[in-house]
Amino acid sequence: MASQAELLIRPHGRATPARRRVLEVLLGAAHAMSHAEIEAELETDVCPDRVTLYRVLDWLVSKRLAHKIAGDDRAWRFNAVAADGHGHAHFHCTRCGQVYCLSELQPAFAFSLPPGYRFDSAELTIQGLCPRCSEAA
Amino acid sequence: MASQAELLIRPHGRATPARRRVLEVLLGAAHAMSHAEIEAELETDVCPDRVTLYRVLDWLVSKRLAHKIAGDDRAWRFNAVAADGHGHAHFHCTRCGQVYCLSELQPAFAFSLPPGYRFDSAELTIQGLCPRCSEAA
DNA sequence: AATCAAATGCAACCAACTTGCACATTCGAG
DNA sequence: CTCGAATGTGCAAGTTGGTTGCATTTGATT
Repeated sequence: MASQAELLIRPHGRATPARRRVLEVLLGAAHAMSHAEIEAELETDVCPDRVTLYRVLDWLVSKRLAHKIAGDDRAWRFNAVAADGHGHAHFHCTRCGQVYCLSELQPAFAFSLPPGYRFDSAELTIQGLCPRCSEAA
Repeated sequence: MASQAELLIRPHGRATPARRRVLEVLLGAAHAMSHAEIEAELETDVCPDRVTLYRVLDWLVSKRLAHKIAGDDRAWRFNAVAADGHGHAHFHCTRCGQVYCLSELQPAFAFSLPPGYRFDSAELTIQGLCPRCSEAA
């Protein structure tokens, strides 16, 4: 019985324990996770090494299974990519610093690039207060 | 005769040589500049110290005179803020890593946040190839 | 010109991330 | 099943970008 993570990984390369667990954690996360958060979530026996985690995450990103977003604390946050990848918006809470993935939100952009620029993808980041901080404020 | 930089700075605080020169450099830049690029642009007598530059940049950002954007090399890039600040789009070249400011581009977003989220501002980042890299590709 | 809050310069520090290399694992071929 | 080459992993040490604490200097108000 192969996990969802394994099914996602196999077409791209080896399904190692580290990759499986990391992707499982990301798939189950409600928000984008920092390296440290992911590390804390992992069992000690899987991936006892920070470096491996960095490499696993980079690999997932390179295979488009995860997204890498820059927070304002100069550390990366990661989240599993559900399906397509286009038009996917992020919400950054300016109070707690957390980044939430608004996968339901399919913003309608309308713009045209200046001549010479070649379009690949676009990402919308919305700043504000998350529900929890909005409550507390 | 006060420079444009000085006029922008004075309402917020002291117009020191470091602040003046840094803002001048940013105002004259065609794209978002990294700390190192700015440092290289400065005369050696103004701001001989990395730390001061960091502080000047943070100060400019805190006064909304500059923008701070995260590149994919975990270093910040800065650019002078022209006027308003809302709806201002960035173009990130995936080949050379440069970030260009598309100030003319006023994208029309249409979205509604899930309940509980409080909106403050939004930023659109477009990925692709810049004119120079597009040419070379 | 005197004053003092605000800014600077220095030196040390820190955390996030990378690199190089030896060792272990995966998984497909036989 | 088992063997082996390609692929990952683990460790130690290094690099980079950014920060902190504190003594000294400086801008602009009086």
